[in-house]
Amino acid sequence: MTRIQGARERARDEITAAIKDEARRQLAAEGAARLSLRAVARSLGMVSSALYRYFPGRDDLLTALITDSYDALGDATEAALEASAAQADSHIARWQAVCRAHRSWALAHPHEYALIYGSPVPGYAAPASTTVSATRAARALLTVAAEAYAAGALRVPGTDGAARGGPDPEAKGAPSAPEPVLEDARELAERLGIGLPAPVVAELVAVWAQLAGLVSFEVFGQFERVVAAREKFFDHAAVTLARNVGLT
Amino acid sequence: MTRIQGARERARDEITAAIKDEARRQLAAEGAARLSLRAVARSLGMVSSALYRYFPGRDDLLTALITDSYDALGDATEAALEASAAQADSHIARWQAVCRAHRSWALAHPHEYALIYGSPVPGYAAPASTTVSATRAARALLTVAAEAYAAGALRVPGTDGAARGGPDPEAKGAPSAPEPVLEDARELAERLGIGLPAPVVAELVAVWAQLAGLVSFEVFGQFERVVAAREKFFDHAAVTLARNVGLT
DNA sequence: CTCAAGAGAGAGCGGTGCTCTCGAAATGGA
DNA sequence: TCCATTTCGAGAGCACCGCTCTCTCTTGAG
Repeated sequence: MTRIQGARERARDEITAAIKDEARRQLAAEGAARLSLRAVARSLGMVSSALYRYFPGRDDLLTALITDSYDALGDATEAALEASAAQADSHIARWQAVCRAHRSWALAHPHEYALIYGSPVPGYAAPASTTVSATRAARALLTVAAEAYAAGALRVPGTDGAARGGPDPEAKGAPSAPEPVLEDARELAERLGIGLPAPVVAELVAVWAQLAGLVSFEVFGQFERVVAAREKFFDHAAVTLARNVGLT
Repeated sequence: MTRIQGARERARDEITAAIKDEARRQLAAEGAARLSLRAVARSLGMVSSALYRYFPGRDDLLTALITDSYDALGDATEAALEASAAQADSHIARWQAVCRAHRSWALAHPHEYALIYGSPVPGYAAPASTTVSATRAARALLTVAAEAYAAGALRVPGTDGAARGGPDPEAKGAPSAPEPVLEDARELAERLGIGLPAPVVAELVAVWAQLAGLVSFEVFGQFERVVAAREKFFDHAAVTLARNVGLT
């Protein structure tokens, strides 16, 4: 239910947005650690104390930026998900499209990406309110896997000769995760409402972290004198991850 | 060539070490962003300006801590490498031992881990002097792969029916990375003196980033309400990564 | 129209990184 | 041994930070 906003309320929303915009600008220019309330206020022609009418403190402003970043990344990946659905490629191609969207957004907004997947700010712990936004980007990958599963284009790990004793390198299906991990996966699948077998969910969680690792390394410059053909490198790795999940 | 140190020089080294120790303590307690030169000086009974005789600035102190952290992580993984060589398990078991060492060190020193694999400090770019220390931890994994390759226990990607046209899910060997990536891999292999085929090196780089992703997610709390059986989860993922490299 | 609530300005607190100057102490060559 | 040079710690000070408090002015609901 959306109340009618008075002029005052509208002004408040606009100023709040202006503060966040300016903060985002400083974030992109200087990084999170150098984000300064006073500088933001100065740029907006306010005095610093006035800013505290809108955000209780620096950390809260940062939290707002984090939530927004999660949502922006979620928007990007969901858009890629829908676009890839339209042009109806293979499931692996869809997976790749979502991965690419993730990477592209991160490269375009490195400091915001650092905000959500970099080292957490000092003593700061992300409030529970961010978790909903946080799962959106991951869910796009889950969706690809779920649709592939529904279409029979997903090989569940643990199927196909992984059960018989020792490690068998010739087995077609990848070995499944051990039971305690599967238990976590079941719990997670239920909580998120995912219609996917536990071994797949377990693999998806791991792959999710690995994808973030690939993107983080690139965004944070760890590939500086290591990989030059970054796009092709990433695409290849993304397909490998898709195979690990069981996509065909 | 180690010169004989006068009393003065020795004192300087001791004080430098004391500063770094205290800084590390504050780092562990508060995180990098809250690391304060003045607080370090205060704890050491100095005045803040005296500290500038030892480090040109806060960033330089941070750089010293980063280098030390790289070395500590390198020590941990190399120790695991040697220990696993002694008890002579399978190559995958060695791989897993090195991965475990990496994870254990990271969990034991989360803030130092954040220093090296988290978001880079504001405008700060790691000086070239850190790169030697930086590669040490990665090299332990390279060594495992190289020894497995020498022992014939490594299947090179691109071998075994990946060359024929379209993607073949039944193929035993994983598909190789595309040519530009292989070119990067060759260059890297030569620069680091690695006796490993380019497709394997390419896979190792990707897997290296993915391993960091797994560890980072755990250290930074991203698995908080997602994975409970973290150790088993990690072990399973590490083995999957080993398989991606081609280890058998 | 009244009056409480909201919003901005300003001063001020303790903290930060960093610079500069000054005096004391250690060092090493004459 | 003596003395010039270097090294070091201390202190004051600058500009900035997050944050609080108070005071004034404006707004809008009753």
